[in-house]
Amino acid sequence: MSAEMRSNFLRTQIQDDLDTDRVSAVVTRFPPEPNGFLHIGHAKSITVNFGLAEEFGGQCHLRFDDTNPEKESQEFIDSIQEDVRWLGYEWHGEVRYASAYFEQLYEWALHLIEQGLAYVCDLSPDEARAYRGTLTKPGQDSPYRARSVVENRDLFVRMRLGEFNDGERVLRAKIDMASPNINLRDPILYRIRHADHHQTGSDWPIYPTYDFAHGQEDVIEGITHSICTLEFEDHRPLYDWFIENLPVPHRPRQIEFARLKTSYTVTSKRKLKQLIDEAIVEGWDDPRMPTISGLRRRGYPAAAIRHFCEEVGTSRSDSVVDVAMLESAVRDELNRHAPRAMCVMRPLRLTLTNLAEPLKLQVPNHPVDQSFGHRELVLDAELFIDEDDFREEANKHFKRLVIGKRVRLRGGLVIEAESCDKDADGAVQCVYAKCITAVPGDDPADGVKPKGVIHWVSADRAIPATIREYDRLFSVSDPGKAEDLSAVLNQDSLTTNTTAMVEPGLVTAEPEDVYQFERQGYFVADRYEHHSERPVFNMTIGLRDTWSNPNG
RNA sequence: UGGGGCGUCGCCAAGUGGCAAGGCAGCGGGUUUUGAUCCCGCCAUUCGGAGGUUCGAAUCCUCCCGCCCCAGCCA
Repeated sequence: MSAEMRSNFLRTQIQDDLDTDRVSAVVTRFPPEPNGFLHIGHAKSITVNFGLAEEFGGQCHLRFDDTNPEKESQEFIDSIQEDVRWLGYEWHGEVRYASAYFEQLYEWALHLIEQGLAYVCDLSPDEARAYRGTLTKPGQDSPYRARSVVENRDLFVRMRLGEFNDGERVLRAKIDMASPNINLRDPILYRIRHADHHQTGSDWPIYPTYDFAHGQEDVIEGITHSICTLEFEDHRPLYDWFIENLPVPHRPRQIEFARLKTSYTVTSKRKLKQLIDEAIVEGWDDPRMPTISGLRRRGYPAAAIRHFCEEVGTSRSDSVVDVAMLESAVRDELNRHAPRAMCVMRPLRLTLTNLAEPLKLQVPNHPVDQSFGHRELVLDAELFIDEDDFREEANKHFKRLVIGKRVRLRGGLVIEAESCDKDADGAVQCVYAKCITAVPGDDPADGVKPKGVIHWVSADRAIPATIREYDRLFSVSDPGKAEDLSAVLNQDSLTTNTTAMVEPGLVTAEPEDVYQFERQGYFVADRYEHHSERPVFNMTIGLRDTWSNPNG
């Protein structure tokens, strides 16, 4: 592990396991259930598990925890793999499936039955709940708890053969119905589900529960560190019970950490799905969604997401990270890696009254990094600038174009506004200005400096583009707590701009290319809808704006 | 009011008995052909609270307070 990495309890404990020879190599795993799209919270788990394996020279598996076929599908299996790879990770070996271990799990269940440590229970779900007791009251033994090994074995084998209906019986561990830890009150190991499984088809009418399967899956794969979230901490005694009572040669070490939450975000699958179902967003990968595919389509670089996950740290305390921290990581990454370009959002015609010839300009593609090279731009007498960049008059804080005042056209000449035309309503129709300098880069000979720099595009050469400007989906920082999601929605989370004009060079932009439109923000060519004939850019994130007085 | 966790700056988070890192946000200032970037400076005499142990405590002990998780045949 490199020295500049912040220490956290996970690294400390793994290092200790290595130092004390408790393990000789690190094997972790990212074990999603394929029942939805991955989101920013999963990204944290991915960076933790793959990151730890990488740091300690170990390996990380991708394993689908597919023990509940009714909620899972191939679509999610595909999207999850794509998202993990996009984030920059490659799992060790083949993709693994819990379902590939069903036979072994079944054998182990049989073993518990033989040992008198598991029994088939015929209680209905309601009855089972009543027998379970409450948080403060111990449970009662199931009347089926005393079944003989022979009977339990017979019943369980017949469960597998499909002789019983869904929900009719379950296999339970025989532990302690009075345990203060509810997870130990004879937890269910297998339930009957006559459902086709996306991997095993109709092979199984019974499926193991997560609690019975998960730890054993880790055992089978030789996982040394089973890293999971806090809510599984009190399941650990149960997992240990399985390990102690099953003929397994290996004992993974489970370590829990707090899941990542960010402000202004919801990640519960139910709520994400609600946003889709109510057409508040356009799908799992809508650029406003906190899904990996949504962030990707928004233009958030994988590296920024990785850095963010590292920067927020890993601890055991429930916390909500300010989403501004994610945005900061995105800006930091994009500032260094996005080429610059110009885009006029709300075009206002500007005529250069004294420009005789179109002027060829060599404009750097990055203000600092020379390796980005230059591009040629042509400055014509007829331009578009942004409406916001012109005022007939303004105070000295307005560092843009004002009649009688000067600005520099980005990469080009210094101009001075002379006059403007207005319509009957007083709205400015076009602006007339004269060039003060003749050579790009020159300062005015009279020493009167321009007030600022504004972006522009050539009126005849620029190409129209659709720009989608995004804002946060929610108006409150903790939408997850809202009783009604629709009540905390930001109604203006998407603004589609169809008047924008981008510089001609952008016809070569490929889907997912990100640019900084100077003075505005970062924009990504939409992964699916961008075409060179009809550019579509999504606003990734605006430039940081510390201008205190927007009214100049 | 059973069990398991967690409480260090507005938000994250190092620190594990020796004189409170860092990031984000914020606030000043400098540079600048992006009101961006970059650079400099400021930002916890104090670690949920109260006692105690100690030469010395965020770190150890005691009690208290607050928050989170668990009663799916979900994961």
